[in-house]
Amino acid sequence: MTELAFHNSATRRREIFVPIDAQHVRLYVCGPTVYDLAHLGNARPVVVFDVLTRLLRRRFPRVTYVRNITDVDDKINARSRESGEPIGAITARTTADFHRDMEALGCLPPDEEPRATDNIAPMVEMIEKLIANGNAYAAEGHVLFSVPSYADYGKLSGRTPDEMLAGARVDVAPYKRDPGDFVLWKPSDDGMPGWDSPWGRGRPGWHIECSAMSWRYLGAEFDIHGGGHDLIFPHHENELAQSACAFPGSRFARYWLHNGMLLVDGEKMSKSVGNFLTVRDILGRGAWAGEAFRLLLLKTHYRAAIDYTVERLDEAHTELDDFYAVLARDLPEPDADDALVAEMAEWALEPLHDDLNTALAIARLRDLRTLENVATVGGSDTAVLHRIGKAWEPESGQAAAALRQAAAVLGLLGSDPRTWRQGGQSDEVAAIEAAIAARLAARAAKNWAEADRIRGELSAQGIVLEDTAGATSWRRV
RNA sequence: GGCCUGAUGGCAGAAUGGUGAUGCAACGGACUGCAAAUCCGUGAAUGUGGGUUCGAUUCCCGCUCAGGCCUCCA
Repeated sequence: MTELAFHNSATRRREIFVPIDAQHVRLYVCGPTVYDLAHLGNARPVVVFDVLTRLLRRRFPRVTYVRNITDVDDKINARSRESGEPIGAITARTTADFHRDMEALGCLPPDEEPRATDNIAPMVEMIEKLIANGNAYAAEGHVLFSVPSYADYGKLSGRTPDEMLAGARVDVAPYKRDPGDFVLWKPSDDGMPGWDSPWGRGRPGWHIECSAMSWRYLGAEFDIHGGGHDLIFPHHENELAQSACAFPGSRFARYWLHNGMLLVDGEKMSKSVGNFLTVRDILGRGAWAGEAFRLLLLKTHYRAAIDYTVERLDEAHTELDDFYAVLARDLPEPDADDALVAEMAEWALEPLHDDLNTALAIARLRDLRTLENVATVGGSDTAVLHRIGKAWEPESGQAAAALRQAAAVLGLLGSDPRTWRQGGQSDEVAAIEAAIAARLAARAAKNWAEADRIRGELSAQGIVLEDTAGATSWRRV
């Protein structure tokens, strides 16, 4: 089997993927802070690591995918103060919205989705270990991680503490021993969520939750840690420092994978800048929008930046129409163990093994689409076969089956093709089909004027007809 | 200011030390009663200046431009 390789952010190199336990691959991805609807940029890592997980699942006997929910955070507190809505209501509602949106993007739920507030105990336990190991100290109700106590600090993000200070113009809290020290635990006043701890009533810092939850669900050392590129510093650097120091000798995550940013007008989409579009916003464009956005994301390599435009969303929509046109045909269904189907699907997916090259995999999906069109509609496949260097002779239905199988690993083309093309069930269907039958009769009588009149009438309703030998199908535009 | 990425046809976007995929758009042809769908084909690209090499878009250095991080961030 093709070997798997990923670009490891920690080493900045492509590395062959060798899991710690070949029977059980474990990965952790940073999930959302639930204070507001997910925007398009938030969706990218979810889609990217959904594909990664699907790929891993077909290659390894067991995969555990953990993605947290951050439900204790000062942004949540602030939102509650502004709106008056209780914190628990905000986090519950936003979590449900997140689930709904990600499902609409074709993402499967992770195996574990721990909430920070359910994991305060392991956080406290880790902080105690860090204090005991001499890597953290309590001061004025806070507990801080001592950056100078960890010699490798900065290695992940490729910077030295000195460099970071050079450009930083942040006020340093007086209780910090070193300007780079960061908070593990901070005090909460009565109006804020808080938990009793050895250092008084308080709440966790941001980074410790991921360290604690990955430890609890995956162990001190696991295979893959994913997240947005902007999390490398400080979040992942700090996570790594905490975990490596709490569990001396452990490497924490073996492979760090970071997705590139989603831009709009050439600038990172972000809530603080305010240039964001929510997933909900684009889902409102139509039933097709979730999958189209997913395709848009996967057409670009996960590490590259994507500049979002509505034109690109429409382009992805057009492409999906073409794919579904193939799948909507009544095609012979190959046997489940059809060797050519398996070979074609495997060929299409092969690029995923090279650092998740979804763009190339999708290009191969298009080749399978062409092969199916040739096999069923007619034409010549010599050009495409020559280009891809294959001597396949697919029969009607085989390339479509391979297309469906391969696309499933990308989380694409899973909708019912007829529903995709014709919209949900509607009471117009009978009338449309009656009109089509009338037109077929007119055509049989060579009454072209009448046939064209009927077609024009349907066209005015947004119905496009496609004539094939002996039959006419329709779709909405 | 420091550190890091990146720059490929009109747009999007792969790949590669030796004649640069694919998609969208455009144009032409086949098919069709005409269309649509489909197939075939055409035009069109490696930011810039050096270096290494028989050969560089690919490797190295400078420059320009863009983006990211250094502060909450996916």
